[in-house]
Amino acid sequence: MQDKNNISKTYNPSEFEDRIYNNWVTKGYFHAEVDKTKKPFTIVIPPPNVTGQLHMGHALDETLQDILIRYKRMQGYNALWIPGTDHAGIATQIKVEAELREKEGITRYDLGREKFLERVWDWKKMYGDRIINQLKKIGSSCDWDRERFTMDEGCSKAVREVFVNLYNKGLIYQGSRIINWCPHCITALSDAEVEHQEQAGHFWHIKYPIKDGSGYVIIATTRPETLLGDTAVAVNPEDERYKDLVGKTLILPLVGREIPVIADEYVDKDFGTGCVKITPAHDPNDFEVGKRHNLEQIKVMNDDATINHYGGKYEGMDRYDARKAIVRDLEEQGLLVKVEDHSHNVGTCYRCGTTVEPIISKQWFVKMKPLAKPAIDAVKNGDTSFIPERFSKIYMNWMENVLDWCISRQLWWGHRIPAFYCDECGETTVSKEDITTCPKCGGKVHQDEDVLDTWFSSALWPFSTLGWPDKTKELDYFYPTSVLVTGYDIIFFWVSRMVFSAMEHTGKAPFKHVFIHGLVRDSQGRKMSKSLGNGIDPLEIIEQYGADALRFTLATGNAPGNDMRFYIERVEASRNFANKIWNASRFTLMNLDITENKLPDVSDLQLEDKWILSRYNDTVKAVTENIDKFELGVALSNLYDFIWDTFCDWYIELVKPRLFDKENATGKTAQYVLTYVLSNTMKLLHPFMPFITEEIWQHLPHEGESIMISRYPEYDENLSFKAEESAMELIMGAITAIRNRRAEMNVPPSKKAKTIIVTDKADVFEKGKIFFEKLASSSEAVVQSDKRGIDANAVNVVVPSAEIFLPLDELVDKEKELQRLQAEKKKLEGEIKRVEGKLNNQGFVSKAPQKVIDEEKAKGVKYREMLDKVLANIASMEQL
RNA sequence: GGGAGUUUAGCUCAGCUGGGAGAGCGUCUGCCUUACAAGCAGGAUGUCACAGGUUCGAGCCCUGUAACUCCCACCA
Repeated sequence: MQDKNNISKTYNPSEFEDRIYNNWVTKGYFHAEVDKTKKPFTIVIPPPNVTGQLHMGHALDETLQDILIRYKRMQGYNALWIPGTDHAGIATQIKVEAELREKEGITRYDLGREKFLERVWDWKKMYGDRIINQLKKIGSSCDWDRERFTMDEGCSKAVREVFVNLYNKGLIYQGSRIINWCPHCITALSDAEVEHQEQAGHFWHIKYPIKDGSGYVIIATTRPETLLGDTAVAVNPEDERYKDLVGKTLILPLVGREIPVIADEYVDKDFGTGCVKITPAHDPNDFEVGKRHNLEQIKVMNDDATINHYGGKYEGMDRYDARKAIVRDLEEQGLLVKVEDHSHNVGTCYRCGTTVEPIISKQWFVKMKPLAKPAIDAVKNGDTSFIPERFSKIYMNWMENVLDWCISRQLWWGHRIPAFYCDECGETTVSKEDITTCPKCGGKVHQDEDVLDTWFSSALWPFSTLGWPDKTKELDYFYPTSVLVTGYDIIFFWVSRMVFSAMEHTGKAPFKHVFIHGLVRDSQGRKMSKSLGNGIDPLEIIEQYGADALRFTLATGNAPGNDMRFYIERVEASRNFANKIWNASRFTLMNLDITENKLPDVSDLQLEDKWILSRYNDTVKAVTENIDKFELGVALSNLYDFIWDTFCDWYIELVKPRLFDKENATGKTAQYVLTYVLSNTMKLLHPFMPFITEEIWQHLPHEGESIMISRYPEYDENLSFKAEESAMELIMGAITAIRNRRAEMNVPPSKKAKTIIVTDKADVFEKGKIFFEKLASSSEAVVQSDKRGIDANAVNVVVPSAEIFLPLDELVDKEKELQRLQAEKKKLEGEIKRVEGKLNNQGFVSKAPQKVIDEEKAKGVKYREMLDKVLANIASMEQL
């Protein structure tokens, strides 16, 4: 947009988006200046995607966050991003491992810890760079610092501090428990990392012989291979059928081990056969039963879910091969009673989809009950609120029923657990600093090989990034943070853990608001995923339609927390909106010979100027109120309507005569008003569509360097012109009615007609005469107070406060006209009946608010007045 | 089994504390009107899932029903 007379006719974002972004960066506008006189606004943002590919969900996160940040920055807040986390360490490691295995035929164990971590680190750097470059494309004003993606010194310090503190308080403990084990990732998973899927399986009914030869017990199982680890069979103590069985000994098929029959409340008499095989090392319930009855725990699988030496002849087989072999062998021995189809819930790893194996294992756990209490209170008493509110219920539900959190992972990439075991005396020492000798006996120690769940360190993000545990200026000033923006799919993983961690370690809720958005789905409502191949690349959309169009699409048309479907048609509509803005600006610039941006004297303002300023002012109010309520979509649609309908379709058309007529004394005023309204509207829109607004604002007369560091408009009482607004509405209503009549009669716009306006509000319509000529195809508009000199055959249009006559006699079909008038009459009578029905209702008049009653009365008057005119017209028509 | 959500125009969805049903896309009619055909003007299309209730008044609040979606949950 260098030369204002040579601006391209269509909006072409590729011409300016990169240039503008680079300018923002070089001028340093992203850096929030730490000015303690201003209020801080801190936003915590979700982790960047480990794959290095910006996906649509991430684009949505970025857009919403950037809208809030830009808005607050323009309002003078000291805005700070807290970007990214080191989450996804596991996913990164798994990707690297897969690559090593496939391309180089080696494993992490072949490489050794040091070399392997270097490989992961290279990978993270590469993807870190890529994702940052991609984020620039959507205009994200986050001051990205790649190092913050990583497990930097500060973060490590915070993690150790937290671990040791929790350990010393007894809130972290080590223990053997049944955990979810992913045989593909070869690591433990927390409960939240397991996804449950309904799977079709089988129910195998198997005979376990009684040792004394008195018969069999029939049990049913969905996992026959766990039979190898059985150490008992349980029945319900109340079950009459099996009363005599309790205490007897069974022979475990295929294995030959002698196992007891025990009685335990856990068994449901009415499910299956009423007898349950107990495998304490491979099932959480059985584990509990086993503890109660002091049963041996026999773990029959290796880490990769192959059968171990306890499995005898099945050793080395994969769990599913072993299942087949065992079933076959049971069948051969006549111990398989029957096989039923049975669908059941199976846990799968949320990263790789492998069916998880419940396995007994020694792991580190966080005791959750004491931590959950303050986290529940924080939301209950409103220190942290969810938007929309309903997500607090989901959060509460989880918090109140939370189980202990398994935090150790059998991986190498991550924060290593700061626990040291003495090789001499076996003492476990947890320490903030690395130690080499046992504090108890002075023997050599070795550190725990495992690392922490990445969510453990991510949970500290709001304060660890600000320097905690040190008492830094930043922590003091920016913490607690203002808003966390994230999708509802991450509430359990991250949000809840940040809250309880913050409560425990800082005593404060980490953020004031949690702004939850939905998922972006494809046009058929499916989750976008790589395996379905239905993912839409945001970068391709940006390239084709521009970042502003994508941002508009993502920010509009859906309510907070609801999923949205991504339609390319919606992006096109957004692009069309950008094009509309582009052309309105082009029009403005082409008609500008002023060089400053100021509001003209009120006395110079014409009716339409006051009207647009008043409407603009209302828009400022609506937009700011809605953003403050996190109703970004509503705010944006306020702007859309104002820009397209009000500013472009009406105001620009209304002022054209003044702009084109160089003799017109109010032409300059129109230029000032156009400039003022347009540039301020660009400011209102800037958080949503940063590029196009910057480009336009730079070309309009302005003060300051960049729209992004200009002040956001505020509601101004002096710009409220309610009387002019109503006057313009009368005129506009009349214009619309005339257009409507002409369209009905198929009168081409080229056929002009004299327009006679009969009204008792002559002052209003007198001001609007020129608008009728320009916008309603009048050859000449005449305002008069009675019907003198009007052909009875003229086309008439009845509107509030006026009756309009168009002498288009030759086009009038008397019959049709009468029909139309009758229809009009019927409609008005209907309205009057409705209004009178209300006003005659004693309940309504006595109980409804006065404002509503007055409005109804005013409508009644208006309709009756219009009906009178219609009736008079019918009468005169019939006389012809 | 527990919890949450959804049901409004042909499609995708808004509709914020109850006060005459909206947008975009699509569709139909007429326009190349000197900012924009990625446009302008005008039109059509809804038992607001169903049944009750509260209220002067219900798309909105309450109760129940149905269908769909999602989350959580150790029934072998």
